[in-house]
Amino acid sequence: MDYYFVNPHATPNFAHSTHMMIPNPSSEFILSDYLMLDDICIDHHDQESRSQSTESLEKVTFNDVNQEFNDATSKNNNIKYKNGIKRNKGEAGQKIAFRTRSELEIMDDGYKWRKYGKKSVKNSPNLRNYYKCSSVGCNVKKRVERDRDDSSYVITSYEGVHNHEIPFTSHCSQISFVHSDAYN
DNA sequence: CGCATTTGACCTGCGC
DNA sequence: GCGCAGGTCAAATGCG
Repeated sequence: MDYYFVNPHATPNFAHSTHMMIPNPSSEFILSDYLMLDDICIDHHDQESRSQSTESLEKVTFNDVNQEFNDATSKNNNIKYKNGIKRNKGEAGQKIAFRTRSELEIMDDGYKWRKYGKKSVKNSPNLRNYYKCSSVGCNVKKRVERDRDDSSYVITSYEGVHNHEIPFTSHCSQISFVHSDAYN
């Protein structure tokens, strides 16, 4: 089993931003890499920064988190039409979902998002928020909702890959993803 | 005034 | 065919 770690030493703002970081297409990490994993561990080794923040990263049981996402989105991975407009949900392609412990639902991942919907979800007391990347021509979407079982966790799901650079690179550019085979 | 958010309506797929 | 659930749209609203 491969595990991916986020390097907590890359930035002092790690606890706030890094776990929301989604690799760019230019990155050596491709989102589909995540999807091929049975399990993902995004580990947080920086106890100091953890103590300075209300947020922390927890091991992500990818099957659990992503199953719901896939269930909800698989039916959308085909071409839809509305008012004569082609709506190809599948072209975004790559998807990733993970869970973080956070008091904040909106966390800075370096990209600029525009909220376009909010829905209550069956079997969950929490609302699901829908965001689109506000960059022109970028069709990446993000869903954010609190864990139905533990509202202290936030489940974030991304669909698609950004076709542009991160607008705010002050700290995100310093983030590094470290691939470890130590847990194989 | 411009932009982001809110929110009800609408659309689509699925199960019965 | 109908109802339900999830996702999206777009007009209304709020805010800086």
